[in-house]
Amino acid sequence: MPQRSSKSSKTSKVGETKLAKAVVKKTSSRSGSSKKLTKGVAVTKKTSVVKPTKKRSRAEDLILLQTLRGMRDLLPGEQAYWEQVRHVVSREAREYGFSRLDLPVAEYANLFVRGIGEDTEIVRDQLYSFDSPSGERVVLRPDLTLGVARSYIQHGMNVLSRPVKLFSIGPVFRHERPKEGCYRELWQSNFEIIGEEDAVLDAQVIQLADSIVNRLGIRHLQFQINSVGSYQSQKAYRTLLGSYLQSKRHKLPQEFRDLIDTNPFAILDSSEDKCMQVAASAPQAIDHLDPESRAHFKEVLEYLDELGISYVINPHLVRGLGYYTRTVFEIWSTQDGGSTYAIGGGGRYDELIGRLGCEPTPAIGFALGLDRLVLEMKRVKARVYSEPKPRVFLAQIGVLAKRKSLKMFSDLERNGVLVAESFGRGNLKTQMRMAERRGVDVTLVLGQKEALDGTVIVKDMVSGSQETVLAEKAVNVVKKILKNTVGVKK
RNA sequence: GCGGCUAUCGUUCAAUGGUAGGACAUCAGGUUGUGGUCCUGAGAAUGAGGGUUCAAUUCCCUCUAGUCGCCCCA
Repeated sequence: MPQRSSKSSKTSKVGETKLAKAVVKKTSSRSGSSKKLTKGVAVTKKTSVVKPTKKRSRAEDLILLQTLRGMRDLLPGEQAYWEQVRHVVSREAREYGFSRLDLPVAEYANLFVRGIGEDTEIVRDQLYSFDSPSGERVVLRPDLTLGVARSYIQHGMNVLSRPVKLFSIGPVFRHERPKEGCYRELWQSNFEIIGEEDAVLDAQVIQLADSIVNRLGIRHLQFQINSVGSYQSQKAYRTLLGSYLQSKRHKLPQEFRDLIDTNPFAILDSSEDKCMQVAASAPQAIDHLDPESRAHFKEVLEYLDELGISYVINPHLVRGLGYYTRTVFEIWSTQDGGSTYAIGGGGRYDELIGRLGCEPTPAIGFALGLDRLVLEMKRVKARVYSEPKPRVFLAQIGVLAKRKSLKMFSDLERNGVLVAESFGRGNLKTQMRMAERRGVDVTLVLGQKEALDGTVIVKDMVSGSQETVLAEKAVNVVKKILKNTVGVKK
């Protein structure tokens, strides 16, 4: 351990991936002699801190300059898409009357275990959980809805006028097998309407989802919708389904037989041939709804028809999160050429807040997967918001000039003029080259002579002409040139 | 979690059982303080560990990562 930390501090100034390789190589080349020692250290560390799951290779011990599996950096080159998504999502949320709520990424484990349900795949296999130093069982949230519900209860939002509309953006964590569009840290934007059970809100929420994806330029989508009924009727249906599946047990593939007890809905949802055959004649949730849910669902569909939003009713649609009652829906990409996945989903959870220990409060919400929205935008080559580019370059020569450049830079910036620079370089030719490459309209040259005179050279890059002006007038001169070139350049 | 395919400079594309090469990008130059193109030069890679071999980047195994399918979802 001390070895490693001294190494990383020594090299931390160099940066980037070369470093990672250098460290790895260096260590491995000398590891022959210190093999036993290193191993010993690793073993004690393993047993005391980390769960002794799989044996880790020595190479694995050395991987520290790499993101965790399924997690990734959102690099500068990709940010235009993310800006766009965040911008559209936030604006739409505001227009639909949602207030922003930001939540911690970690919560008590029990919130999710009780809220989502112990039987669900998410809780059983996909939770990032750990004990805090003070011994609390903590999880990284796999979902935003439960945090919102918790916050709603904790801060007594039930006294607010109803419905309470809350909107959040942030990462959630699920331990799944990564692939395109499937990450272990994924970003969601989440919308919840709490305190109202009117079917019009179910429709409004779907309308909002539709509006967001449309504004992002994403097409080729399909809304799938279903109703799972009240908690009570779900239990009854589940029993019914369970006994049906038991009777067809021998027709199911081996790996699905265990699911009959744990998650029978997954069998209905499966696209495996034999499962589909069995599912085809299975009792359908929609035929076993309680009368109120049935009426509610009918109403939701009527609203959607009125809105002109097309949808398909998918009787096998059941969501992985156990808190849903009545309406559930998902938005699927139907774009060709790539994996198919849902880019959003949600539903009604009228009984969750009551089950968490508050007065019964109906609610509906949904989440959009931001990573997948970005992916879709790339697929359809959607237009993205691009940052305004600097149209002025500030070049500087000499120590005194460099000192004055910082001041000049901030004068321009404060007057709303975006400026590019390369203060680290002193060579004028190089700086002019950079100015050219950046495509600026004006270059300011501040050299030793100008610094002494309190002037600066203002060069019009389009015409090539330049003039020397007093430093304090530079901002105005620059602005004037920019104004004149604005119509010329495309 | 299960199965298939893949892994070479920052990116991309070559090559090889015996010195790994190009392009783009980066950096430095092309005489004193002025521009895209051009010229010169530099740095930079066989994912990790093990095996077969005189010799492995190349063949084999394991791991890791990526990708595709299943499962599930966002």
